[in-house]
Amino acid sequence: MSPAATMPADEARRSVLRAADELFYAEGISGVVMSEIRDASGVSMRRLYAMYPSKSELVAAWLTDRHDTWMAWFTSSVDHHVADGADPVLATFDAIAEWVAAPGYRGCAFINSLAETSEIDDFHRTIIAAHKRDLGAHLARLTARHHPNAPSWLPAALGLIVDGAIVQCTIFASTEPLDAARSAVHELLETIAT
Amino acid sequence: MSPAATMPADEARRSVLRAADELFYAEGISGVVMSEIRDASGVSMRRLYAMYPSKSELVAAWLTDRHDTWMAWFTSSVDHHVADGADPVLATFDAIAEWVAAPGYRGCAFINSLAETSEIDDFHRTIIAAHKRDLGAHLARLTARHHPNAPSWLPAALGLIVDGAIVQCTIFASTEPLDAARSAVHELLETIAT
DNA sequence: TGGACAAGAGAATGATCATTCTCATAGACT
DNA sequence: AGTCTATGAGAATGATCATTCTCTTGTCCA
Repeated sequence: MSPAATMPADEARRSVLRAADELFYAEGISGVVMSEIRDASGVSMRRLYAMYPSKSELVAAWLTDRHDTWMAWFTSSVDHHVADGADPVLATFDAIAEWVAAPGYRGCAFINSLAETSEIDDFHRTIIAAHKRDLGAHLARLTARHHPNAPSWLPAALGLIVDGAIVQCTIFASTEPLDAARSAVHELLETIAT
Repeated sequence: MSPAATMPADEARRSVLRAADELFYAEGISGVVMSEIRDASGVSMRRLYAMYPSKSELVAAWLTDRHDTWMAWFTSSVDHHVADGADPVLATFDAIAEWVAAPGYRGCAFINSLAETSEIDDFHRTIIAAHKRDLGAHLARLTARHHPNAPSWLPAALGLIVDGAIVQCTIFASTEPLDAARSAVHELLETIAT
């Protein structure tokens, strides 16, 4: 019993994914070497490679896992702000603001990974596009439900304003761009209501 | 006379910068090895390192050069569209549309480089932020001149909408996001005029 | 208890790279 | 022509890294 000498399979997998997320997000894919994943997760090289036969596949698993985790966090954060009385579409920016202000913020993992051309292939690019598509679909749902008169381009505009704000907050190491984003979207929403 | 055995200094520098731009933009910083720069530029290792004492300094020189080149292209492209009768602010999107549609488009070199955490340092980050600041200043000038009643957040919003569109066009390998961006900005501009 | 298999530790292998060094040549100036 | 300096070519050096391999050891079941 007690501390098993060897970690159970599901715990090992979780530990690797957690280490991958911390490291890949903070340092970029090419900034992380496999032995760091081993050290941070406590899972030996041997087991690591038994689980994910290559760094590339670990990266794919990480992106997939991060998509799930991030979307879950995002939707729940938006819900909280809505419960506090925010407009559901504007609440998007409240959620993003929390994220940007959190320590260790370094932009969108998917946008960042896409830039590491030499580390990714088309499979990764598919996961990345799917992430943005899902986020866009969520925004479209919010828009359709709460602003049914919105023009058809609004969800797409919203998605790109969110990405633009995420990117600019990273570049300027500031949450200010979010204020401009929120103002613009607020204005857009007002216009529709009219 | 005739083909000088050794390339003149200014030509060598231009050749290196041109090679750096093609390669770094297409493959990312970490995807390019110094010997590729040598082969593409025709400048020997020895001279290359005499000019730029490290890859990091070459990257800095590349970013600086690209800023100049890109801004010059961008402002002139906007001017052309304005001459054709476009609203100067909306012309921004016509210019970006040309860029996105051009072969080899791979997003914003500055946003991409920022994601390569392990390849850049604070000096590079400064150049990157300065690029976006300059672009933002240009947009602010356009806005002030042609839409003097615009709210103070408009230039910042414009900047982030441009970045968002650039990023999404990259992710989705499509120019469609630009249409949504243009529609949103058009709407914003209309509202102001009212 | 004995044997077999799964997993740990961590070294070995083979690439890949930034950077430097050596040897040999081309001019430039005397 | 002789010498000095700047290059060119391209190999050598030293790191770094993904991936694999070896030698053990812990565990489980009969």
